[in-house]
Amino acid sequence: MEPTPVKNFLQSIISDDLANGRVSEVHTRFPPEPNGYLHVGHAKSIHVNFGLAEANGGCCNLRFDDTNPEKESQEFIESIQADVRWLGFQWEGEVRYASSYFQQLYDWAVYLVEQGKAYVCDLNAEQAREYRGTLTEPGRNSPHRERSVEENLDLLARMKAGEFAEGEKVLRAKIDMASPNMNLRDPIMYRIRKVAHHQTGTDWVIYPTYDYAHGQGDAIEGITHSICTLEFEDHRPLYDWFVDNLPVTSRPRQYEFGRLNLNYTVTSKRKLKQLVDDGVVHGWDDPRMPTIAGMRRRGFTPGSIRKFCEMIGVTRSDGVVDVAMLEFAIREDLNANAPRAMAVLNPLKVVLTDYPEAQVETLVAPNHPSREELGSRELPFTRELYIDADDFREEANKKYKRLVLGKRVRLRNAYVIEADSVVRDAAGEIVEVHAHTIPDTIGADPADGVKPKGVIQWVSASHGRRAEVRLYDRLFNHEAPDRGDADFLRHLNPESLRVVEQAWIEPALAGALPEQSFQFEREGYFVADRFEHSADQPVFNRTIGLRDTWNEGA
RNA sequence: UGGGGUGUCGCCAAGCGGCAAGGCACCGGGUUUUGAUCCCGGCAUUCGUAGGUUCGAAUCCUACCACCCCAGCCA
Repeated sequence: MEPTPVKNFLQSIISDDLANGRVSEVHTRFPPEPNGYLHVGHAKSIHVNFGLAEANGGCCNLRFDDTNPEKESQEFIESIQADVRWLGFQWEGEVRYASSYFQQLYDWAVYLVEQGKAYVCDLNAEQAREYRGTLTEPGRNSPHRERSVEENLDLLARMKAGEFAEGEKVLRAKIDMASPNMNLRDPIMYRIRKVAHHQTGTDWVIYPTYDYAHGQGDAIEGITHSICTLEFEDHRPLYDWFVDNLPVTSRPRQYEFGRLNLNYTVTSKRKLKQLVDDGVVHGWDDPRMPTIAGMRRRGFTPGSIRKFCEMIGVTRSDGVVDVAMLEFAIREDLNANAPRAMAVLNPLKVVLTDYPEAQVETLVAPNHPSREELGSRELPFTRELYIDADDFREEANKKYKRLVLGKRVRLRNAYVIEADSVVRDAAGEIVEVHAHTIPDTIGADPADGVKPKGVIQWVSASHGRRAEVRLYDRLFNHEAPDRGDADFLRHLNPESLRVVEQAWIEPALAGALPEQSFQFEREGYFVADRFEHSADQPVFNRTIGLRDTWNEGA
């Protein structure tokens, strides 16, 4: 795995820090809260944190920022680890938990109280809001701000002991209620929550806030560069305040970068959860979800996601990346690596009237047009086969390069055929095309010099296999589905999933393993479903269609 | 109207006083048993706007404008 050669502003900072001795090694961390599945935005953060560590010979921790037990669960802890590993990253040592530091954090809180820098406040949530002031008006000091150290110590101990009800008291840092930075108006360090924690059980009834826990967690782990997204920029003075006022043994620095926004996509955990809870999709790993698990099931590869992250770069400006870039990254990967195969999604029977009924020729087709080392597979050729209904017309203009009555077409990896007549059902619909083969056209052009105009895929009617094929498309048909406050669900693409129950696939495809990717020639890239595919009942998901520059009509 | 940020091609993004990289998308042309891939070519006299400094500015200064974030006992 080659280190990222890309240079961004974070790398510049790190290079400087290394050069001037501020740090002797690089230690980053990826700190998700286990309250949902990781999505493509997290992939960027993972790529930044692990990538920077890797590129500078350092390491990166995986730390669960589990300070709010109400929203978190073990399910998410497991899925997150699986996703990070799948992306190909390895964290330093064991998985870390902010909750492992609860005792240390508490001791430090006592320390701040002793220093007169923290106090217990009895204001309820509503009162606290009033005292906090507004963006343009300063706040007012809490009436409890000047409690004695002894009283604060006693109250804090009793908070910890469970003597007070939720919301009755909080521990606040004593900073500046008039600060223009709202985060510095005596921010809350501890709140009472009488709920069990997924890691610490019922050991605690008070839980530290993100602001109080994060920087200290970084310091405990020896994190040198604590990288987060732009919205935390205003928190940096607070981050620094805690680290500077506590006897921590290392001094981490926080840096912020712009979070990833993708058009035609929502990446807010709340909205993703809603899609799952409302049953709009079939779970966090639905192939239409921008979650890592969903993308994996859709057929994205770790390499394509990493490539995408490299393409978009890391800056402090917040833009909206075109989802076409993501699509490019996966096409590029799959074009280079996915074996080719043939499948017919909308079958139309073709009978080769000159081809003996009992005859079966075993043709050999290369698995990749330019990578011989990917081998080849056998392709049974028979009198009856299926082609895609879109690949036949009774008549067409010169631009149409497929099968036309009275004209020729190349069957991919097989013969050139010529269409002679059609068979219709009672309703007048074409149900069969009768054609004949042009002799000696395997690997050769017709001897009479009349070359076919195009090439189409096919599957033997007698030797082909049936498969379910799920055609996925973007979940939203609006560029910015969550812009504004209106319900983002109204922008759902009604055709984000189309299931083809009975597609025909060439026999070799039945041996596909779950998560194996293929290019179904002329159709797109497909992956055998991670959970529901089997040799008996093959299921393929369309990852992404082939680039299509054909303008019919033009 | 407080504080913190960001503004370079439709999108992402280099550039850090010497005369606008690259990628995506798009548009031409060539090769091709995938209308794919691949290959070649095109695509910002201009860097949010207006002034100023300078021989010279996207890069420095000033003012203005636009957009994003902050008033959770969420992260």
